[in-house]
Amino acid sequence: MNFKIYNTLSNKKEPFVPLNPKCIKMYVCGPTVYNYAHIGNARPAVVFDVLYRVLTNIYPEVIYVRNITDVDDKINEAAKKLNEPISFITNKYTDIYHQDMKNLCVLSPDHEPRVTDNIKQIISMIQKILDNKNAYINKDHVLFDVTSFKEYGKLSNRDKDEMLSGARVEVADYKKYPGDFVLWKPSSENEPGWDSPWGYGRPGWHIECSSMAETYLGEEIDIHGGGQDLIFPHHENEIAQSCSAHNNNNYVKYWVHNGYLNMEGEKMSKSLGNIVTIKELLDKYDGEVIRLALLSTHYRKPINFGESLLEQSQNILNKLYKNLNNEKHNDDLVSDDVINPLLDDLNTPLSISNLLKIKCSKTLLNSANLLGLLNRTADEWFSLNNKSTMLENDIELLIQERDNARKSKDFIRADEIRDQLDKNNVILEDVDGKTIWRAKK
RNA sequence: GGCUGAGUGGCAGAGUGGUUAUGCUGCGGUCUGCAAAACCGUUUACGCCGGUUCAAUUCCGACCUCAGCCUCCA
Repeated sequence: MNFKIYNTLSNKKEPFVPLNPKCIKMYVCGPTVYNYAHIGNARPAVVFDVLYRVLTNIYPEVIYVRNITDVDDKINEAAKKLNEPISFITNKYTDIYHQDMKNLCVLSPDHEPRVTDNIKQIISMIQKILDNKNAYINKDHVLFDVTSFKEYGKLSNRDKDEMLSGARVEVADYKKYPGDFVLWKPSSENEPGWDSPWGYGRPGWHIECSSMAETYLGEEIDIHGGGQDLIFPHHENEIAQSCSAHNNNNYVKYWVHNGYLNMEGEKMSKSLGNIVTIKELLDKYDGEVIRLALLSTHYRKPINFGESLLEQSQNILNKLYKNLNNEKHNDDLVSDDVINPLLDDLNTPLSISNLLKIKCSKTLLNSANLLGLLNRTADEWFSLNNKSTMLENDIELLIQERDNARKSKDFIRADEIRDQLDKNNVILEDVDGKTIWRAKK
């Protein structure tokens, strides 16, 4: 198999050569659990789920780690606002996130570590960075010394000095160099905190990923993924931390980043009031529809999310589920036209369009599963969903009445019944002298 | 200002140095009591300007426009 993936480190599409072909190691930055996840958070989850499925298809073993960030100042704020313990907030939104992921047909990662379960390891990593003279202590903070790390900026193509000229944030007075970032910071009594060699406190933002990747995957990993906005500073800082702690410059071989999601052409933001949560969308659309919509644009391109994209995705899924009723051959393979585009830097749009060309239902099912689609039977898909208020029995009775009307050429009455059912989201089809119905999707 | 991308037909979205993407929508047709579904047909595509070439949407160069990042946002 010849798998190619775009590497942010080189800004090029590269052939994927694993560190160890027997076991692929992949880490993806997971959610900070302080609120409902929005549709933008769903994109990396779905994209890297496809990557996981593709890798699993090629290699005998893939270890996929996606963390839960449950230590963060945003969580503290949310807890304060609601007057609830922090663990209440983090548990609640972790559960909701899991539910969302399940609905989007995202497979569970092999490990889903939480920061609060990894404080010991984080502390020992910070200690190593200090021992290696890549960090310093000042005013109860442990700070990473950016000037001590020569390769700083290699992922985001930034020059240490030029970066500062554009800086628009006030520099904290405990920093030696403005680009230095926090590894450990002090906590007040009502903030979450742990005892450490540097006093009671909590980890900074970037260290948890470095630490958990090391704990669950080892010092060197094949793939590290996340949203494009994480390239700087988060991933740049991860590199600095891990390489400093390990005395080894080979932390991650392939950095993979997905593009942004816009809502109807506009950036999602609180000020525009156009943030849409996964949960809200799931009330209106099936999870598979949302999943297909997210995969209908190449993962590195910005995606323009909205009603029309979802409608289009709905139509495509209807078509695919319909094709699931085509004749079955003994062909039990995954279509080359579906897998090959995926092997070429996850070209999901091309892969999906080729899905529509598959004639054999068995091949279609196998191929679609690679994308995490067609997880149900056609009957389940087209069966009445809770959008309709009608009972199956009533529908059957009306159909019978319509058939009688048609036989006696009372087409006015027949059409009335059709309209009535249509208003209740039921579509009638007269096929081979029989009348079948299905829910409007 | 620096860095990274992107500009394709009504819309979404692939791809390619010369021959159909695909889907949705619109229009026309076959079918139907009417529909639906299915099938068939169909409408001006490749930001602008140069260059290379027998040939460029595709390669090269400049330009224009847009987006993201430049310290806690996926």
